[in-house]
Amino acid sequence: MNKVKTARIGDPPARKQDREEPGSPASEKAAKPAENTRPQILAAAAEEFAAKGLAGARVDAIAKSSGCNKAMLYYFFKSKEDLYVEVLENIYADMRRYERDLDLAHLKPLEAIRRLVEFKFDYLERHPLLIRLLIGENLNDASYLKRSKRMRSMHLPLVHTISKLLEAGVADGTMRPGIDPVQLYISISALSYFYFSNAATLATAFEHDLLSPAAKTARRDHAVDVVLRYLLVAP
Amino acid sequence: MNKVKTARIGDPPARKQDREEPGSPASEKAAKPAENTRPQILAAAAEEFAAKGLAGARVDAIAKSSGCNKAMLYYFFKSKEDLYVEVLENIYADMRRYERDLDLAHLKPLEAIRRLVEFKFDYLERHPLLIRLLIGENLNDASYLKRSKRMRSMHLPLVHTISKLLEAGVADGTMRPGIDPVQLYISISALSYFYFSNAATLATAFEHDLLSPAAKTARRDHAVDVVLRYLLVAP
Amino acid sequence: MNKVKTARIGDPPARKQDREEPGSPASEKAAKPAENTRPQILAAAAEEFAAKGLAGARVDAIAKSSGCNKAMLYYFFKSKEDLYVEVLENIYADMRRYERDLDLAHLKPLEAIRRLVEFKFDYLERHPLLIRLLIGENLNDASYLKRSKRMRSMHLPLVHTISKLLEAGVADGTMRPGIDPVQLYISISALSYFYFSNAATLATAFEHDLLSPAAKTARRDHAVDVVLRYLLVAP
Amino acid sequence: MNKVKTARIGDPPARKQDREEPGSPASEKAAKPAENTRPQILAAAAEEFAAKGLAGARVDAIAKSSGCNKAMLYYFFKSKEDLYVEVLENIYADMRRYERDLDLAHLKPLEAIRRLVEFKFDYLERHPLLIRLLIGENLNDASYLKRSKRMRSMHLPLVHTISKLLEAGVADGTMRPGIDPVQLYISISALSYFYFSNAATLATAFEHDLLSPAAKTARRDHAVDVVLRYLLVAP
DNA sequence: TATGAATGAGAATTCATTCAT
DNA sequence: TATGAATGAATTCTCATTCAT
Repeated sequence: MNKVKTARIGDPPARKQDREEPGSPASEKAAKPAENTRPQILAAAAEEFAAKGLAGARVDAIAKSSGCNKAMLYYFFKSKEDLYVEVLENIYADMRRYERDLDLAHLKPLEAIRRLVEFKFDYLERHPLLIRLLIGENLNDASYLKRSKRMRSMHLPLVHTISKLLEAGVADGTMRPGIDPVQLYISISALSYFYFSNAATLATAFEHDLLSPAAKTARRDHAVDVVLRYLLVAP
Repeated sequence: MNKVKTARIGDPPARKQDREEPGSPASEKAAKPAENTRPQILAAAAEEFAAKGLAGARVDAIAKSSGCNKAMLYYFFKSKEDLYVEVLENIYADMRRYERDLDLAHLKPLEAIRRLVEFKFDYLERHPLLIRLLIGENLNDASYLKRSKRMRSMHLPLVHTISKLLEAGVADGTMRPGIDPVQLYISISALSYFYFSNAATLATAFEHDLLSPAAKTARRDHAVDVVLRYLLVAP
Repeated sequence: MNKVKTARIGDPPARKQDREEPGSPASEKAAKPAENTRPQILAAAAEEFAAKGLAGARVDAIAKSSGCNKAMLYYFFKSKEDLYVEVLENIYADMRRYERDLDLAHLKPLEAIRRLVEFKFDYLERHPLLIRLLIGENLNDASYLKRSKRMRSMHLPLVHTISKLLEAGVADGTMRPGIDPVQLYISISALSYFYFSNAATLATAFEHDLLSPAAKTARRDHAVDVVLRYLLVAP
Repeated sequence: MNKVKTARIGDPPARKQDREEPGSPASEKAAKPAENTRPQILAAAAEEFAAKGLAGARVDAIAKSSGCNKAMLYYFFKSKEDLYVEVLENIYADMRRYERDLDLAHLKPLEAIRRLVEFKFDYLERHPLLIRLLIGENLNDASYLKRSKRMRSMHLPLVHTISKLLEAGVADGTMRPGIDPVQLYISISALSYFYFSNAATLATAFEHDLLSPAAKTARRDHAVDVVLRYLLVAP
C-alpha cells in the first residue's frame, strides 16, 4: 500500500491588505478603499467567528481588526448574525465548489478514493477557519446553516461520485460490494476532521504535538490506510 | 463479521429533582437543603454550557433552571468560568473512570477491540452533554481543560490497553503488525464522535435523520467494521 | 502684624451646562455634541467621588448627573477607577499649576510667606472638591495617586521657592535661620487643610459654625499669624 | 527652646486572640468563647473600617478576620452601620477619656502646652486606626458621629483646660494675651493630625519616608516649636 | 461611504442581610 | 450562640445596534 505524494490543494484565505499605501493609485481621496472594506470586514469576521464562535465573537473586535469602524459593519451587513451567515456561506461554498470540481473520474477507483481521502485531509489542514466555523456551527445546532438557502445539498454531488467509484471498484474487482457511500463519506470526513477539530483536547491527553508536520503526515497516511483497507475485498 | 448486541453502558447524568415534593419522606423541615443545591447547580450548568458553550451560556439561566438564586452560584463557585471548569472536569472524569474500568482483558483481542468500538459509540450516544462540552471546549482551544490539574493523562491508560491488545492480536495471528495504537485510538474516537458532534451540519447535507435508532445502529456497525477490517491481516 | 486683604484666587470648577439650550448660538444641529460629554462626565465624577469617595461613589449616579448614558462613561474611560484617577489628576494638576504660577519673587520674604499662607487657605476654601478627593485618597493610602505618572514631584517647586524665601528672610534680617522648608510647607498646608478637611468632625465638638464667613476669616488670620510668628527672629 | 523627652502614652489596640487553644480552660464545649466573640468582631471591624472606610469595608471581610461568621455579626450588631458606629464611638471615647485625664494642672503653663502638643502627636502616632476612622468619618460629613449620643462635647473639656493655661501663661508673663483657645486647639491638632492623615499623599511629593522614626521625631519637635513660638510674648 | 458618539438592554458579580437548624 | 446556606437588590461593566454628521 504505497503512498503517493499528492499535490496539496486549497486556496489560502484572502488576507486583509494594509491600509494607507501612500503612493497607491487609489488617489483622489479614498476613491477605491470602499471596494475593499466589505471583503476586509468579511475576512476579519471569519477570523473572529472562527476563533470565538458566534456567541463569543465581538463586533468591536471585528471592526477593529478589519481596520474600519463598527458603523461600517452595519452599513454592509444587517446584523452580527447576518455577517456570521455570510462568512459561513462563503467558506462553506468554497468547500462545495472545491469538492464539486474534484476530478476523480479519470483515475482508477481505488486510486480515486485514495486521492479523495488525501484531498479531504489536505483541505481541512489548509482551512482551519472552516474547521472552527463548523465546530461553532455544530454548537449552534447548525441553525444558521439550515436557515441559509445558498447551501442546500452540499455533500450530495460528492456522495454521488463516491457511489460511482464504489460501483466501478466492484466492477474491476478491487473493492468489495455492499459499501454504503454515505457511511464511507462520513468516515472519510471523520478520520481527518476529528484530528483537527479535536486537536486541542487530544493534545491534553497525548503529550506530543499533533500538529507538527511529521504528525500530520503520519495521520494522513493512516487515514488513507484505514479507508482503503475498508474497501478492499475481504482477506 | 457478525454483530454482537452488546449491553449499552453509561450512566445517565443525574438530574435535578424538582424541589418541594410535599409528601416526600424527607419529613418535616426539608432535611438538609444544602446538600442538593451544589449538585443541582452543576447539573443545570452542564445543560446550559452544553447547549450554548461557555460564551453563550447565561448565568441567569443556570440559576433559574437549577431552581436557586444566582448568588448561590457564586457562593459555591467563584465565577462562571470556574463553574464551567468544574462541569467539564466532572463529565470528563466520568468518561475517564468509565474507560479505565472497561474490562477487556478476558476477551480475545479482536473481540476486545470490537467491544471497545461499541463501548465508545454507546458512551458518546448516551452522553450528548459530553459531546457538546467537548465541541465547545475545542472552540476554546481546550484552554480550560489545559488549566485543570485534575485531568492529566486521561486517555493514556486506554492507549496502553490498546497496545496490549494489538500485541496479543499479532501473537494469536488475528491482527497485522505495525499498527500505531494512538492513531487507532484517535480513529476509533473519530468514527463515533464525528457522527454525533457533526450531526447537525451533516443533517443539512443528508436528508435522512442521522439520529434515528436505525441510523445509529447502522453507524455503529459501520464503525466496528471499519476498525476491524483495518486490523485484520492483509488480504 | 496687620492683615492684608489679598485678592482670593482660584478658578471655580467648571460646571456642566444644562443640555438643550434651545436658543443657543450653537445654531442648528447642536454643533459637536461630543465635545462636551467627556468634560461633563469628569465634572459629575468629581462631584460624586468628592462626595462619597471611590468606594462609595456610584457609576450610575455619575452617569445620571452628567446627563449621559452609563455606557458613555465606559466609552471614554476604561473603568470606574480610571475615571477616578483622571478626576484626581485633573484637580491635582490644577493645584500644581496654581502653585507653580504663584509669583512671590517680587515680594519681601515675610510678605511673600504671608501671601503663600493666604493663597493656600483661599485655594482650599475655594476647592472643596480637592479637599474631599484628598481625604478619600488618603483613605486609599494614595494608591491611585501613586499609580499615576502625571503627578510626580508636585510640591517640590513650591518647596524650592520656600527655601529661597527663607534664605532671603535670613539675609534681610526678618527671619531666623535654621527653618526646615519642608516642615514649614507641611505646617502651612496643615493649618488650612485640617480646618476644612475636618470641619465635619470639629463641628460636632464646637457648636459654632466653622464655615461661616467670619469663622473662616478668623481662621485665615490665625494661620498667617502662627506661621509668621514661627519665622520671626526669636524674642 | 530645649526638647523634653516625654514618655509616650497611648494604649495599644487590643488584638484578637488566636482561637482554638486545645488545652485551654474554655472546656465543656465552648462555654467561654462567647465572651470573646463580640470584642473580636469589634477589633476586626475597627481594622476593616479604618482600612477601607464605611463604604469600602466588607462585612464578609470583618467576619472572616474576626474568626467568626457573618450571622454572628448580625447577632451582636444590628447592621453594618451600627457596627461602624460602635467602633467609632469606642475609639473616640478612648481619645476623649485620654484627653480628659491629661493632668497638666501641676505644670507651668508653657510646659503644659508643650506636653499637650507632644501628647497629641504621640497619641495620633500610636493610634493609626483613630486617624483613619476620622478620615473616613470626615468623608461621611461626620454623619455617624453627629448621630451618636455618646459623643457630645468631646473636645470642650480640653479647650477649657487650654483657656486656663493661656490665662495662667499671661499671668506669669510667659505668654501673650489675646490667643483664641479654640484656634489654638485646632492648630495643635492640625500640626500633628495632617502629618499622619496625609502621609500617603505627602509621600508622593516628598521622596523621603515621612514615617521613619527620625522623621517623626523631627515633626514632633517642629510642631512643639511652632506652637510655643506662637504663644511667646512678641519679639 | 465613513466616523465618533450615543444608547438601552443585558450580563456577570457583589453585598448586606436573613433563615433554618 | 453558632453556622452554612440562602436571598434580592444593587453594582460594575459589556455589547449589539443606531445616530448625527
